[in-house]
Amino acid sequence: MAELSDRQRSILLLVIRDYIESGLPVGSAHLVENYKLNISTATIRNEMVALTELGYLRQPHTSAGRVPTEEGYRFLVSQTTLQAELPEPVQNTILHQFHQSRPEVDQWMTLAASVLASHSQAISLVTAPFADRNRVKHIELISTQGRQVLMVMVMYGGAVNQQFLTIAEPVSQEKLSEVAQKVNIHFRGKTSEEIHHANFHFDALESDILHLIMVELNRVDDKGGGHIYYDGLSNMMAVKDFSGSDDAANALRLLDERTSLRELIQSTANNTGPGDVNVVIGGEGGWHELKKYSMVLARYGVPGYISGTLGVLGPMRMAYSRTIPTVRYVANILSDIVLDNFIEQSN
Amino acid sequence: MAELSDRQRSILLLVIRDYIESGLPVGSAHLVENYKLNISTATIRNEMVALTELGYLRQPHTSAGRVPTEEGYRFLVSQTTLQAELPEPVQNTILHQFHQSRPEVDQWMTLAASVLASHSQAISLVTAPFADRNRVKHIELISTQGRQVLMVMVMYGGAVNQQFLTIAEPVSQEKLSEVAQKVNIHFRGKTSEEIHHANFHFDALESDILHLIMVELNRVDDKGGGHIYYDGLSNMMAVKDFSGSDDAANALRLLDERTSLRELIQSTANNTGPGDVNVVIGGEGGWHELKKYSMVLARYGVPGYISGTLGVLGPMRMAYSRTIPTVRYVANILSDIVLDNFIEQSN
DNA sequence: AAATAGCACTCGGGTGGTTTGAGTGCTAAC
DNA sequence: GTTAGCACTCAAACCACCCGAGTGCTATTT
Repeated sequence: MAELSDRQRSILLLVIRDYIESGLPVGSAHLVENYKLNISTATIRNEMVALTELGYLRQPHTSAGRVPTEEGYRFLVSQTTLQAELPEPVQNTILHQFHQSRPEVDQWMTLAASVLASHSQAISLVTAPFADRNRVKHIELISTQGRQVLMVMVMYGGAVNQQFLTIAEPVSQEKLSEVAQKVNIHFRGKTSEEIHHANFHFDALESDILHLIMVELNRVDDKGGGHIYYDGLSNMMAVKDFSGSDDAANALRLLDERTSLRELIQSTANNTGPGDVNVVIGGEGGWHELKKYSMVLARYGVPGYISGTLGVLGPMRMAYSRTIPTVRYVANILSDIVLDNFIEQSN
Repeated sequence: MAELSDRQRSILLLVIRDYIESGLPVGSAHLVENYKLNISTATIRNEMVALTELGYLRQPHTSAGRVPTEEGYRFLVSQTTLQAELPEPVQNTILHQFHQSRPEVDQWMTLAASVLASHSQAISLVTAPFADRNRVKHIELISTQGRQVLMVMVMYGGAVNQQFLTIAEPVSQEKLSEVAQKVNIHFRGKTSEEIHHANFHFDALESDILHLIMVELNRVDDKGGGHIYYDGLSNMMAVKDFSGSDDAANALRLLDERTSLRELIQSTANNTGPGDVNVVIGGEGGWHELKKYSMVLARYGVPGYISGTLGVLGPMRMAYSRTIPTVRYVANILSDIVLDNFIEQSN
């Protein structure tokens, strides 16, 4: 790919920024008068021809202004916005909101989604933190009523799973505590794998419960990620060229099918280093439904222990310069939260 | 309101049903040929004039067919669909899906939302079951790490709350169990009110924890309802006259603001007897955003103990005859589930 | 009296042609 | 290399027209 002259570079950036703001194709005249350039429209036109040939710009039709291509957006992102920081006042506002929220996963996720949505004017997505490798720390069995037993599993890494088990015969709380005690001694710090290979002697009731625990454990292992929180759906409709027709419908359809959404988030987030923000422009990699969308994704938490993904799904013509720093900043906040709340302190 | 002749009644119903299917204004000629009526178009026109004057029908413009008014839809619902049953095969399919799902609140809610959405072609809403009066059944304190303590509160009615508490000093699991033991003895079966008025002697650590428990209890009391699950967002876009412009945006905005959505659901559900289905047509009662929408709502669970709300939000021109039975049926299933899983058996 | 045939009338929506103007690419002059 | 000038393009807006579905009314039939 050929190099860009300084002038080409700045014209390109101007065009893209202007288009992101206005949503209208940008013409040469519009540029000079709006940004007080001291070069003529003709010169700009010449450069635009070059930029078009290089694949950064595109004309919707012959007698219209220029519009960025996917390549153009990528250039913008790579050049300017990836490392930008959120302005301090904004940081403080956001931080303040988190400090005020109740210390609860559900609250944090909801708030994160809401902050992302409002700052990016797009759809935000936040997955609940998820333990990457599951080791049982503590199991508690609580009799609720009849044959229903509540099992609470605390994992290393701080995740908590609660699950009702239905057992064959009603059992007293004392007996349950006894079983829990025994199970805890044997399984503390083990993964489901290791538990599976172990062979202890249990009586009928115990192995009954044990079986249920195993099923539950396995389930935890493959439910690759918690709830997905989202917010800002209505932002989608505010975008001119989206409000109608199938593009908005595509996005909503994606949200309806949690599984493929999860897959999408997961696969892109996996390519993202910790602290990095990954920008996927125009559904790269076969996500046909997202042709006209971009995603800004980041991971938070402690990779290998407990982590989650968050990000924003919006029109390709998105305010990257605001969105990217916001995503990064919120990711950092959530990372801190995970660190403070779920990770074993070094005693 | 004047009475309708038999013929007027059946013409009205035909018009409304036809409009619901086609979305197009219904003309007199269209009716006769489509439904093989042996009366002439002129007669129908005469009756239509009457129905229009009575407020059941409306003309989008002079030379167009008729379209139902809100009043018309209400008539349809009141006349035919309220007591209808879902066809058996459909019932079985749905039931089967529930039987196959994992016995987990999250799964049930998700499935219910999905079933409702797909059968009604609209947006479905399901709130997690919620205990109407909260009495502590069992409290468990589990040390996770450092100053973080996991509290698990099992309520009468089966709801479970887990919450991390941060305490002043690290404490051993034994000590925690001791405290939990003591707390359990005193508070079993009590509401937060009753606990508040009690006065026992506690040491520093205990009252520290106690305070946190109280805060948590109060929070549970006023968080009027659990998570709201929804599904079928993309259905909204499939409706012709909605896909564009502000109507769809309004609905999405409502979904973004969980609080007002919750309020809306709550207030309408409160007017609904158990086993009943409440149909709100055209945002009655000041819900301006819902002018063009209808909601079909029902409650499930055991009123006074543990219950939730579920329903469908869709265009006023909605397939009520399919939606209403579906909502009722799913509500019944969820009621059974609540009964089976959360309600104290009569031993 | 109720139902119907007949008919004039209305008006939204589709069709096709014209105009407008923003924006271009090119060429020639600076 | 830059710019002024200019012919050219083409989507969108505008307009006039027509078409036909559907109406309400009236006169006629049952």
